[in-house]
Amino acid sequence: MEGVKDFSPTHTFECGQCFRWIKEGDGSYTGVVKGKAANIRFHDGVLVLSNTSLQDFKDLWYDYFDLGRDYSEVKSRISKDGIMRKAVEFGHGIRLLKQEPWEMLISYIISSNNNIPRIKNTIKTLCRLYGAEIRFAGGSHYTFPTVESLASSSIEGLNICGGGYRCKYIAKTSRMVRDHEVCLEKLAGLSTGEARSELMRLPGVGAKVADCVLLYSGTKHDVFPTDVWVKRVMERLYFHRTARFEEIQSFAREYFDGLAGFAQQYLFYYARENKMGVK
DNA sequence: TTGCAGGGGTCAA
DNA sequence: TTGACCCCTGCA
Repeated sequence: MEGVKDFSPTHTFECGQCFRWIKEGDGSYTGVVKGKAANIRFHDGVLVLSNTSLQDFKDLWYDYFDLGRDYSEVKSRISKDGIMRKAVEFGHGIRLLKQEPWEMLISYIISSNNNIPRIKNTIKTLCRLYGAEIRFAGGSHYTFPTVESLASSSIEGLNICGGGYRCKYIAKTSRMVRDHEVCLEKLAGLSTGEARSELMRLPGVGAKVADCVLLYSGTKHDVFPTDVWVKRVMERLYFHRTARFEEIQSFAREYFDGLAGFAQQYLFYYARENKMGVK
């Protein structure tokens, strides 16, 4: 696809919204989405996806990369002050991916009180053990495990993936989703508050994980996932004091007016890459 | 090499 | 509101 603006694979894949895109030696990225493996490279407004038909591009990738959205407008609307202008300029190529809610749910349960290398390893192992193999570009890649495959696996089996105490959350959550106790397909039809409460009924899912699932699946863009990094940077740049989570969330919702999720993503990337969240 | 602190939160008391 | 929690990583 030509004439793509406001896009950088590095910004998009390294800004913290996904764990499974792998950077290749030539700067391109390889990943698996909905059972399709592909390699993506971007140069001078031209987006090249290998291993992809025109039909796949229309049915899958166009939506996945949120290519129908005018990010210039989003960015100008959230650039409300000097801080946000800097953050937006720094991460100018970020696009919020529309990933599968199920994959986001399990991935962000794993992310809690955890570090990034370990999160990535755990997800990778989970996919290798419970996903389906895809041969692509001379290597093995794996789909994200289905609800059924995780729900029917034993705790002992899941423990091998290295998720620690989160494995029991994965087991219980998988079974609840399989049994339609919580229906991920219905989240989009609920209000943001209702969708959040619904997700938080699942074990291992608190406010932060619920917000990540809603935002990174493209279901709701008015949430403001508040982790320690976002909390610290908001305290430092906006509050100039310690602030409570609820305080930060309500400020962000009001201040960014429905686009809080986009603002959070530029801020998080800016803060983390510049080590602004270190204590 | 060995040892230790800490990590993109959640849960239970 | 506070502490425990699996255990992998990174760094003395």
